[in-house]
Amino acid sequence: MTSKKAPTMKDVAREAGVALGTVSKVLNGIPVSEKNKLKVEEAIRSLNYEVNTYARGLKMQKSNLIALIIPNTTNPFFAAFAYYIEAALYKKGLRLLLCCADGMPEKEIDYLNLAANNKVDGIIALTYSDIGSYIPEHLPIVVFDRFFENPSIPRIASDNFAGACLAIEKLLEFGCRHPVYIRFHSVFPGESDKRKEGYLYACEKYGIEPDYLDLVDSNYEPAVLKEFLKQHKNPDGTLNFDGVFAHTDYHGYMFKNILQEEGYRVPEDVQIIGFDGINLFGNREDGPVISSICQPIDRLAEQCVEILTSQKDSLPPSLTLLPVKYRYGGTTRE
Amino acid sequence: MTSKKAPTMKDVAREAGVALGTVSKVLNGIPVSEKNKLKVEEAIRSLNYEVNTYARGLKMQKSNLIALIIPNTTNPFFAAFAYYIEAALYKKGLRLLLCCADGMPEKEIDYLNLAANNKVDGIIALTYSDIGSYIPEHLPIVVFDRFFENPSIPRIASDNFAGACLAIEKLLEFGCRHPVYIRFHSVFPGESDKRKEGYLYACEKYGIEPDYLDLVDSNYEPAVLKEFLKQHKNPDGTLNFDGVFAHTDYHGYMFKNILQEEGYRVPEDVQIIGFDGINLFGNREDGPVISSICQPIDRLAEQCVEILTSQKDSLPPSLTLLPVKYRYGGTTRE
DNA sequence: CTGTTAGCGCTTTCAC
DNA sequence: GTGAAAGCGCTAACAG
Repeated sequence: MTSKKAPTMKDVAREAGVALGTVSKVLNGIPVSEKNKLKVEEAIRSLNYEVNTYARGLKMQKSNLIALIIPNTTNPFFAAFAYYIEAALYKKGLRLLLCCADGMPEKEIDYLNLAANNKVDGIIALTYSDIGSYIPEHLPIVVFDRFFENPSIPRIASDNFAGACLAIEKLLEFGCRHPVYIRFHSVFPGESDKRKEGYLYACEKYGIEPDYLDLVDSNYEPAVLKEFLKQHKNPDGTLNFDGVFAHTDYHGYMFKNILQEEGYRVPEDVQIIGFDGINLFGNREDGPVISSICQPIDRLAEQCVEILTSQKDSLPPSLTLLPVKYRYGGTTRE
Repeated sequence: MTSKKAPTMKDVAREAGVALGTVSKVLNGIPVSEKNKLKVEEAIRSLNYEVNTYARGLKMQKSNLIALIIPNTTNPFFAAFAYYIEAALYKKGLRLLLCCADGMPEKEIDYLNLAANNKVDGIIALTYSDIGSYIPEHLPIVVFDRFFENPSIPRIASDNFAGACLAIEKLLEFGCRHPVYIRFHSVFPGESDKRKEGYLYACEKYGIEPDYLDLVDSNYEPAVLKEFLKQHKNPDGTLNFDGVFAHTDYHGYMFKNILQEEGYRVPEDVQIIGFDGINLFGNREDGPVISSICQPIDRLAEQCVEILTSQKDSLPPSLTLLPVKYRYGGTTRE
């Protein structure tokens, strides 16, 4: 499992003719006479020595490992989040332990325990199960979106409220009169609930009669959307709405397909704005899936890492909201 | 950075009123009197004790960590691969260290060094840079697709040759007469090169004149595809091909959009079969992006883990090819 | 500055 | 069976 006889610091010390501590000092950048430093460096090279991470970890009680708990990497949003988290951690010399917990709270708890026992130095969680009470105290952690009982857990999210308002404003600007809102969500409260609040607020502000679909944990989403469509048809076959603000790009895209199947044109008959900013094939160059309110995933990730690593020094903000942007993606008139 | 005072084995021993070694034996399933075993288990529970990975790693020279090196997680194929790798590792009690190396050989080498430093127990690599010579010897490793100089490195891939033949056979079966092949690829040799070989073989077998686009590392893929299209137009505006076997779903989808922009109908005028089996939003329920030869990503991942973990006991096969399947995805007549 | 030394938490002899 | 004790390779505190 490991090369048979990796050289140790002792070997290096012997080879260089100095003491163990001297080698350690060279390795850790602690001042040492130039002569010895050269000897040690030479010995390190000739023996092809590398520090043993376990020994160092045991001594230092730190692993430079951060656990990221997300449902999966197949969903493009989570995938992008993981990607940027890895990049941000790497920049700080930290490594990423990936945990995909897709509806398996046991697995999340497992990883939480890992953290509690000095195997990882911190946790970044984007999770939709009820693990609040398992979060170890006094452990660096930062949570994306989700709201747990313990209010001292720092949270990061996009400015969902402002994003929802922006979506409605854009729809109105592009000529919509009756934007509806559609949403399928989990039972767990999070910052993204503010998208609905933002929609309602914007409706009131602009004198629109709110009309929305808001279901929890539905398994028949396309069927539900078709039913919604049916109930919003006028006798002449036209629709009594002309804009859709979808809680996610995923559902916006799904609705777009259903609308088109039923013969409605997007964006001519119905304009759609989603939320997230998903790209085709996860590739910015290939453009967005639909018009959308884009979350700044790269900055969210960097901010997570920033807040996580700053926890040793100072108390982090309990909530950080990052601004979102509208981006055209073919489902709006523009 | 770490909880102040995680309980140690010593604490457990004291709590249970037994010796240190006894606790260790219980933990490692070494026979111990039933009475002591119960006492120890009780103490472990009450203290919420967990073994310290670093101490164990130092002693055992293993970490239960496997590094996965992939370009990124944003590409749906890599994302799915990472997802299934994590699942397969987790089943075996192994953890996943994620490295996204997107065109950064230094980063890959960095992770390779980690491995040499006993920080991870093995490596799974899906990489497109030239790191062959940095791969530490005597370290468990398995490589997806790529072919390195060192032939003893076990490789895993889909049966690309058979998949290519299958693609052509399907196109012919669905009425194509002139299937072309399009491909953009990196300079690094890998098993997926067999897709081209399979195409050529099938052409010969079925008496088709081969016609393909095969470019290395192009940055203007859509432009190149448009040019290809232009050169394959008959004077009357029809195309002199009626089927496309695309090296990846990504390029198949790109070509589909270009064809449609130019007024050709898919699949009526041109049928397209890609390779990979990418799903919309990474979600099997939402169906495929285009008709495709699907790689069995879940099984590939499991096989990687299997081969990696079996390396201690026996020499693994140097190449493992898994079978692929055709799946309808809207771009073929069926 | 340098060398010596005491552990970090665990596994594993080794006597009992 | 059990407990005591010797390290695994490293860092940091200490005396020189």
